[in-house]
Amino acid sequence: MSNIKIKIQLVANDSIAMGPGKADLLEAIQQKGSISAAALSMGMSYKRAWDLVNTMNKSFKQAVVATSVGGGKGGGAQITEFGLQILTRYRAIEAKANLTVQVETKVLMELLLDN
Amino acid sequence: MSNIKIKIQLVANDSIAMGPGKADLLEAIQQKGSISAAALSMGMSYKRAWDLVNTMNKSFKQAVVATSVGGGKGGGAQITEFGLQILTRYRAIEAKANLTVQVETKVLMELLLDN
DNA sequence: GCACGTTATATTTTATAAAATATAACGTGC
DNA sequence: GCACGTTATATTTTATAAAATATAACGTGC
Repeated sequence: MSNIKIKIQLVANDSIAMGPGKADLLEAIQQKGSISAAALSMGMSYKRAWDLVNTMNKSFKQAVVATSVGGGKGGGAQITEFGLQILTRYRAIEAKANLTVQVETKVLMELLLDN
Repeated sequence: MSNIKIKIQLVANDSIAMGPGKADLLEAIQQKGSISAAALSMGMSYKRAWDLVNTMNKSFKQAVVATSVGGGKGGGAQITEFGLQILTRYRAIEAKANLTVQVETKVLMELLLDN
């Protein structure tokens, strides 16, 4: 099998508080320094990226991304200390869960065609 | 927090081979004895349920649901021995992963507003 | 041989998500 | 004070997913 993996979504009140998409976006923002550059690098529209950031900023107790408008470089965005904690914790959960059920998952995926 | 949980999806080749939706459907079919009754009980259209069953039957090495057309009761569907294995294995993966990261997930979810 | 409830399938309609487009406001550097 | 690249936001268009509707075929029981 070429590409098997587990997707772990943390759900609160029927909406996904954190998942691989938001985590990847946070990492891209961290790396690129702006929402627009992050969106571009992920092949995502700026609006969608901004909406995701906005949702996260509103749903957590503190902002996960800090933005600035104007200035020499037009503005930008960076992950906050708090956001980095969220990201780190999520990645840890992801990795731990993945490792724990790695064997069982492989066995199950073996029952798929092709691969 | 009212309702926090983890959603675990098993992904192969960028499509979800098994997840909570399909697992719930398999259980409903097992309980109801037909795709249509299962769909109805889940508030899902028959077509969608049938498509999901069809996708599973085609993607796994053996059928997970056996269907029959006609007869005294018009026909029906039941989960196969193979399908029950898939379901059982998935539920086990789900439970094990959940248990493993239970504490970490709770800590992370604590950082959400409201709850 | 007709009625029944179901599977299997196609087609059309509706709802939802995402992309595309547009624009104002911002603040620093020149 | 103008240019720049960005955030923030609204609106329109497009794509995608799901529901709704329709229909044929099936096989047993009556």
